[in-house]
Amino acid sequence: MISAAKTPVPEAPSADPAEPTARQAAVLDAVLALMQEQGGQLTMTGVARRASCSKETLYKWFGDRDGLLTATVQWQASRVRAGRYDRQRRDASSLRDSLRGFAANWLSVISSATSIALNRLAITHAASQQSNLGQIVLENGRFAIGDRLKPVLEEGRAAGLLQFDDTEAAFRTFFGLAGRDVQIRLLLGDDLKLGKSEIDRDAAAATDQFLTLYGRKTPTPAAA
Amino acid sequence: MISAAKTPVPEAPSADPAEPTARQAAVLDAVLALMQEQGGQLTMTGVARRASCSKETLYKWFGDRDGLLTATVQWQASRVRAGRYDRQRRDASSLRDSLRGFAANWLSVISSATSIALNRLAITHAASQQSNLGQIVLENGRFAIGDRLKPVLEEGRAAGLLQFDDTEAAFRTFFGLAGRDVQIRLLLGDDLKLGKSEIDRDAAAATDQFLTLYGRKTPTPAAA
DNA sequence: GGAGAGCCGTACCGTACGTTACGGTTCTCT
DNA sequence: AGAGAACCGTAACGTACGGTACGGCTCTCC
Repeated sequence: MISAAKTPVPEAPSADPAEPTARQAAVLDAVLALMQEQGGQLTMTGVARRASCSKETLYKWFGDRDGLLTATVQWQASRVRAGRYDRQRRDASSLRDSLRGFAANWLSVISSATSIALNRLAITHAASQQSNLGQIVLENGRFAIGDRLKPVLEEGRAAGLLQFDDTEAAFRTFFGLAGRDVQIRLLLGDDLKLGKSEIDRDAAAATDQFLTLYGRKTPTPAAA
Repeated sequence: MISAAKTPVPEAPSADPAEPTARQAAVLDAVLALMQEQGGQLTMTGVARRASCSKETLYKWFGDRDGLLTATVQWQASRVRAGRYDRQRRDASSLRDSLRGFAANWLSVISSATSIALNRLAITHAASQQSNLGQIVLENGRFAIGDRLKPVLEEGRAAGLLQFDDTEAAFRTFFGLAGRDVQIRLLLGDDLKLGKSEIDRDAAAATDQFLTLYGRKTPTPAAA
């Protein structure tokens, strides 16, 4: 969506729409900030004022309001994609640490003001069945974490630490144990306080529960 | 919100705002229908046309747009509150049945078009920090089911079938195991098919997992 | 240093929609 | 039957906001 390009100008140091220029990134950050502060009433005029740019520029860069919103969601997504768990030792305690890390990270994300604002926006748009913001958010939230966690689960299984048939089902169980009612409550405006200590505690609890359900009692075939 | 009552007329066969007249209920049903069909673009004119009433009447009865929406949410809530699990025998299989029933019921609710539309609406409003639709939906969804399920859990504990310290925590685990990623995916527009057979299967699986985590190995103290 | 492009600030336009007003019709009560 | 209230259908009003146009400033490049 970035760069509608009426004029054939070499204005794009970044060909990829997913990589806005520094100035464009500043605009998108302004959008994110406004979304968190003002909630739903996000107007083009407000964005222009906050970002100290003209509406004309907004429309030239992002096409229309929906383009701006889409770019903002992708911009935030590109940021979150950063953390990546590399292959670790295949033992019980490192698996447990990985799972705890995933759960804690997920809880941090969904309880952040940015995520709440973004999800609310995407849900509002999904209701109007305009644009595909919902899919984008899903892709970079729920499905992205699935894609990152599933290999960990399968490694755990390969190492004899976990036991399951359906990786997807196992992941969804973990997702449920970690998230529980947190996201829906926050989206609906419940002021659930979730500090770092609570997150760590809950992540550990969810991990323990998951391991109880899917952990193999005999990690190594020592029984034979 | 129902009945703004400029004129001192005995127009209310129902004094309680939670109990609209038949005609008012028809209007609220029209709102629900429109919400599901048209998504977010719910206009007062559209409601009036659909309900075959005048906008003037809408404003007289519900005050303003927000009042109409609030009344609609409460109207739907009053409907869902119907099902109620009465005390059952305190044995393992009836407990299991109760839990399965709760999980299946909850999955049915959150995957219904009505619930999705209502939650989207409430989330949109929560974003605008106007009104308290979010709280109302939470009260009649997440918290209502909690209030109904917790006694069951505590009975199960009293009967020696379950083991936990914190009822709230146990409930939240059950909630997470049952719901997993279903609600957020549906709210974001993912077209997750959830038929009766899947619901029953998933409810049973969630119940089994919950019992694995919280069930007591020795239901009756037969070991002594 | 002059031409041109990019951009800021602001005024402007059109539309959608919440809200109000009003004439005409039906129902109720006496 | 007649008065009055409730209500329907529709027109009208005001505003908020998405989108566009334009004047002026600055920076770059020749």
